[in-house]
Amino acid sequence: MNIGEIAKRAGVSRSTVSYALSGKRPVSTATAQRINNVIAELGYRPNASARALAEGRTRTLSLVIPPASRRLTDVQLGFVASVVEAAAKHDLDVLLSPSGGDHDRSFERVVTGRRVDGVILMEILVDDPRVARLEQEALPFVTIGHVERPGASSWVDVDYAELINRCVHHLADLGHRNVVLINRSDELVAAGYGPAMRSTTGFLAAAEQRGLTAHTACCADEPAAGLACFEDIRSRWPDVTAAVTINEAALPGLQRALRHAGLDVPGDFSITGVIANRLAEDFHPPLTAADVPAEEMARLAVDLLVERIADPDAPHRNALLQPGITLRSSTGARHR
Amino acid sequence: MNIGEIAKRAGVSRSTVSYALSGKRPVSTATAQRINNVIAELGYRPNASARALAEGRTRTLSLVIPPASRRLTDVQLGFVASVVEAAAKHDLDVLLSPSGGDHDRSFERVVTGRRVDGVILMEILVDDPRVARLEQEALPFVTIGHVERPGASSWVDVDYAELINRCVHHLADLGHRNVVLINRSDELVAAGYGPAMRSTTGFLAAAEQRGLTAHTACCADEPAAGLACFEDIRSRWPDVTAAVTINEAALPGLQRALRHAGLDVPGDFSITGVIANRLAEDFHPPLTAADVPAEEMARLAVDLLVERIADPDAPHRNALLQPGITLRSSTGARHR
DNA sequence: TTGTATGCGTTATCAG
DNA sequence: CTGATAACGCATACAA
Repeated sequence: MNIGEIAKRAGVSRSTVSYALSGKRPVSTATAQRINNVIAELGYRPNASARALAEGRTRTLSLVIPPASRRLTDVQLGFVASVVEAAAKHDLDVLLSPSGGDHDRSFERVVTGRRVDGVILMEILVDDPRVARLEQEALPFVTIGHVERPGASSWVDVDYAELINRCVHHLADLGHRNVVLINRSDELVAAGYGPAMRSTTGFLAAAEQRGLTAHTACCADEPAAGLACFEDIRSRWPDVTAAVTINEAALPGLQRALRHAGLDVPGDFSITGVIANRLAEDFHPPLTAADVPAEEMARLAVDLLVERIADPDAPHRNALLQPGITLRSSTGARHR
Repeated sequence: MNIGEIAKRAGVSRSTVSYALSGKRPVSTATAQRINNVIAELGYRPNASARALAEGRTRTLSLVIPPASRRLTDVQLGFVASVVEAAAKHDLDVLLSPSGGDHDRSFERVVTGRRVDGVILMEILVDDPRVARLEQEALPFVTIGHVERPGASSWVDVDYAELINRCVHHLADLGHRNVVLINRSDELVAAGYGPAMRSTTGFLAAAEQRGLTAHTACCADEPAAGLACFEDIRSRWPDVTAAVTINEAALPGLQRALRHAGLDVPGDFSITGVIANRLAEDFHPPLTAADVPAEEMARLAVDLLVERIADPDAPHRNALLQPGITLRSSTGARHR
């Protein structure tokens, strides 16, 4: 079932069918009618590969995700779902490419094989080799998160430095004098993962500004690590009365550790940070936090990418989002 | 940068390059060497669209997911990550197609446009129209979850009826006489969502077998609904002492409701069901539950699909998994 | 308003 | 062992 078959049955040439479909050339209403009837009857759809080959574009995007082995966090999964939805609005399909582990085969396949028109990169490092790879290949791309080099790419990100900074100020206003940052894992920090680096920057800057005693701790992306991390914090720095975090995956463990320690939140201990909306609300008590606007970021990323595909030489654009901090119930005045 | 360019630089014909790449025809080591050098130097990769057109296959699978608007549950997300990983092992890419809402455009694009070699369908209804669509299109597919009609497709599923049945027996053994099933949403039940239907079947059968008083409640996939649902249960059936559930998304709300009611688990109230491993362990206390083996199911699904693509006329195969119930701390003897 | 002819980059058939 | 060359199905420049 191809375009020739349709043409034959409608008694026209193949090009006429093609033009009737694309609308790039006027077609008399009579023949258009005939063609459409045949198409409807046979349920014809142009072959995507043939169209891609002829047209030079695939109408497909690639979303590069962290390797599946590493559990995706809620925020990351939010991106995946939202990117797919945003792409669908442009009638674009989304190819999922795990990358970051040893096997970047999928990534290479997609990039070198001209399998997609553009790429959305998430969970990037401050100096990510894949960015260089995409530039070299001249494939349009947008990053969720940004590399340090200004103007290096189009991107959308959350202003972690600023948001964490605000969180610290919020705690200082409540009278806290001794705070800790619960960051992502050692490995990510060592690899130069943007949010981890920038959170630290914002945290330390605000603490210094307000004259607070500040500690930082790394914590793997899982509940058990959260529990261990908090117990470690309590034993090393017993005077800490508040924590700021960007580590969602550790939250359940943190919850458990607080319960074990018999600490009331926010009575005895305050918690805040940058956390996906849903997780913040599921915490007990609900977390005062800056909510990562995953849907908005995904929409912006797709829009930027579509723009970039249309005009690859246009200057890069970007968006640094600063969602407000939603006051819930996990922060309160220090009373120790 | 195409195969002709490589051929020219290596001083051979295009077909020789093609065969050197595919190995489908012997090539002298000398020319093979020359070709490989040129390829390595220029970083050449065959154009995926052209190859798909010529070869008649895309080396791509489609994973059909519920519409992004509806939040994906943890189990569903586990499938997505695991399917991508399993597909990568076969050097297959995966295209994500949201479907189920009004806009099945993505699904139709993929199916009719011969965009993929096969489809994995998840979250299917007991009589799912998409199954018929795929059969009509003669596109190989595998479902996660199964339609009622036997032999209708290759599939992999968890034996909800049996597992929920065992959960009830477990509760009965502990002395519980009055139990409730917290199911998925009204809409899903009404639409004929398999796990929801089969859980009910297994639940009622076991309850009857053991002479228990049994109630069932539907609950939307979100924490708030879980809270409301549990409060409703307590007011309507105050004698209930144990719940069985397959609704993961409602768990945080359930947790909160128990706390509000001042109920100790498992002292005052027991909970069990079929729940993703991670969620069961994050509950407080950890849930006695049958863990949905998402990775295994995904791997099986991909393997079945690859088989099916290779031999579309082979009889359907399927796998009905019965993971064991892991005893944790959320079930205990009735003592009221 | 429509038809003809060519190209997109590979694979695979048929000759050598 | 290797080279031409015809598909694959569509889009589009060129003619009419």
